[in-house]
Amino acid sequence: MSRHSCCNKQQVRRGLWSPEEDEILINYISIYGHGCWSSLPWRAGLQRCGKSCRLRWINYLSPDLKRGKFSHQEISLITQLHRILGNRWSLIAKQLPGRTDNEVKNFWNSNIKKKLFSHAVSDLAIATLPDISNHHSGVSEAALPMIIQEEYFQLPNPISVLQTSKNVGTPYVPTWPDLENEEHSNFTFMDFSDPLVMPEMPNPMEMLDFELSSSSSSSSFNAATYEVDTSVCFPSLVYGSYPIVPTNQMDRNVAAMMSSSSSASVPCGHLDLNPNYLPSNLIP
DNA sequence: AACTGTGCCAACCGCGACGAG
DNA sequence: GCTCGTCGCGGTTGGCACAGT
Repeated sequence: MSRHSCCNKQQVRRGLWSPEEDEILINYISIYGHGCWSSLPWRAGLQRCGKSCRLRWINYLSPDLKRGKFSHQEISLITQLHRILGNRWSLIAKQLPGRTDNEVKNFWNSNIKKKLFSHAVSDLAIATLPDISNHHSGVSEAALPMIIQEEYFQLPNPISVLQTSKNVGTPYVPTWPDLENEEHSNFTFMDFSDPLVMPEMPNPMEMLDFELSSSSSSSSFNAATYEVDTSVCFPSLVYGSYPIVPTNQMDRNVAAMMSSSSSASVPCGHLDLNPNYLPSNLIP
């Protein structure tokens, strides 16, 4: 394997950058710009290859970079974009001002991926979703992405749950095989066939109305249940915008009002209407 | 205190794309 | 159409820091 051509021409330093080298690079670029990267080391007086200079500037020294921890919004966006774009880190990073592809990639590999997998694996053993136990036993970590993609899981549609709850007059918790009963023939499941189309969610005001009119206080219609369950199969949706994305039937103002409400009559389950919300077990 | 395992992240590597000649 | 130089991307590695034993 030969080195990159620009690294063959001269004796170049490798490894971590010293503060002195950083200073030289910063000073040079701030005055002259980077221009042609391959000739920059020679022009600036650095014993590095141009590629190394470029990487150091882009990933660490550029004043446009935002250092520090990823915010919940950023995590949400990364997870959602990764679901759509895969490992195209540069495309994902372009949507995150001040973040680099390397940073996003590192963060994904060391935080999100691990948490999603461990979360998914541990939850599979105790999952209460209708189809899981019928289809899977001894699921390996390596098999999970395939499982996720192949839609083995059937997630109750929250709209269906709300409607059923209204029909029976109390908050309805979908269970299996109860759903096989004819009385639930209209019960529908969430459709994830198109990753670009977010699942339809109930109107938040409708949910609130039912909440307030329900006589039950112990087992309310709890949208948070869906977040937790959904995270098993479609992790990005937990971080993603599906609970809050204003669709045709969801008004942003209503959602914002509900998410910021401190009223005791609004159950904690409605936290999923807050775009900043992450389940505590998934917060890095 | 010494050793080992693990996580994190900066940096490197190989490769493909692209433009100039 | 080809070669060469350059750039940018994604995968991988190396080494540091820290926790656990």
